[in-house]
Amino acid sequence: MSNPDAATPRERYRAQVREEIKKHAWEQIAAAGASALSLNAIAKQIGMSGPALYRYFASRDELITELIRDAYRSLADAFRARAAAGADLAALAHTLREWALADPQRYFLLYGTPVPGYQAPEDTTRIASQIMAVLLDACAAGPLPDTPPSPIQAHLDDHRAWADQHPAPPSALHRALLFWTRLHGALSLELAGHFTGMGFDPARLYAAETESLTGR
Amino acid sequence: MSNPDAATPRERYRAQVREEIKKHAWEQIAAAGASALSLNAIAKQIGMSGPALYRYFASRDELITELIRDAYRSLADAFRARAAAGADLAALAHTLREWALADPQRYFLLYGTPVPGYQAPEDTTRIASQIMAVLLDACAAGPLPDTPPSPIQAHLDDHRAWADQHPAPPSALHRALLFWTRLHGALSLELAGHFTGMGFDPARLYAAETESLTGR
DNA sequence: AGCAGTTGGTTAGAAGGTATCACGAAGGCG
DNA sequence: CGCCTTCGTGATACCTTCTAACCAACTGCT
Repeated sequence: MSNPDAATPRERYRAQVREEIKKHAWEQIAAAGASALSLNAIAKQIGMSGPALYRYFASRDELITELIRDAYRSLADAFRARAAAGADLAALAHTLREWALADPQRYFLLYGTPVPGYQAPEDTTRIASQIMAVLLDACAAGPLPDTPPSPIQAHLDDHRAWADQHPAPPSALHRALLFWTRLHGALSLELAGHFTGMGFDPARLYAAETESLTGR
Repeated sequence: MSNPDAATPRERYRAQVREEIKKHAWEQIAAAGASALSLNAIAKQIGMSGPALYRYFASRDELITELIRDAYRSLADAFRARAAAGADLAALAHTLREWALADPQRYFLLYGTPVPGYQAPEDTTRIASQIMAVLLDACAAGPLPDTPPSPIQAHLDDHRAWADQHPAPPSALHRALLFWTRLHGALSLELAGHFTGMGFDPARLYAAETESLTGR
């Protein structure tokens, strides 16, 4: 089931319309953010009347959830592709920034302000852990710095459930987490425009933080 | 003008109602985020009918802008109070986390997903630069590490307009920026719930990042 | 081939949101 | 005391999401 092209014409048409809906949804999100996404406006752009969209997505939330899923998949694919090409941590950091700059609102859809009630479906967290696996591979592969065993690394070694059985040493666990938090910190502030008017080049700050992870 | 209590009874009443509106607005934001803020619901809670609120705030956006202003002021006050008590960088880091955990949605109102069209009013950026000034003071006061002069520090030294005439050495500029981006990275991911279910303690990660700034 | 059932589309309408307008009531001030 | 500003109201226009009822068209089975 849900076979891409060998399905019935009906299912193919259905998938096609769903894709067109999502295409216009992404355009709206890129233009005005996810909170401004309007099913009515999408319907008008496609050329059908409002309620017709509910044949394809049960609700506005379900559409957004599907977009989140696609965004996670897109980022995971970008990471996997670069990792398969033998990329190191610095290359992954560059990949992350390129992916985020290509569509800032898509980045914020994953890592921006959460809606208090919203609970992410199980499969998105699964894709997120795939991204983490690629990251852990890269962290474990690179030359591990001979840092003294810090308390945080011991703590992470004690609570490595999130690493999903990955056999990375404690310092690699720590590095993967720092990759995430440090790059997200510099990147999200840049994308949110908090650096505009400050004069310096955000790319250089990002590069410096990347170097702080790869150990120069 | 806008004298707090010595004004006319009319102005006092007006200020009182505005405060009550903002109080309920904060409750709504803490409960469901800023995007779910409803002027109608606030009016109902206060006991007056919808359009009456427009006597106090010209629009929903103006109310939110006022809340952003208050949030910036609150954070700046917390920073200044701790700095006046002789706090170092680590204490400021702790202050930031406490302030954020007290009301995560308030933190996201300042540093969360931006609305593409929205332009922050001039005075909020001024308050933000006051926060940066306190941060630069603390960075310049602490013992500066004898790190080799890195390219990023030279770049920041060349573009120090954002430091607003502050006579901090390049390494302090760099440290202030890292304070911002690294702590925001760890904090925002924690507040957004991206660490839930991962097992480790976000406070320890935050503490470790704080140590990375203070140089242990 | 023809009939039945699923599916996709429509319009109408409920419920709730922002925001404007016109009007009446209440307060402050000369 | 009377005027005038201000406050709150209901009515209204125009959005939004989403449900219900209805109709057309396509699919598949006999």
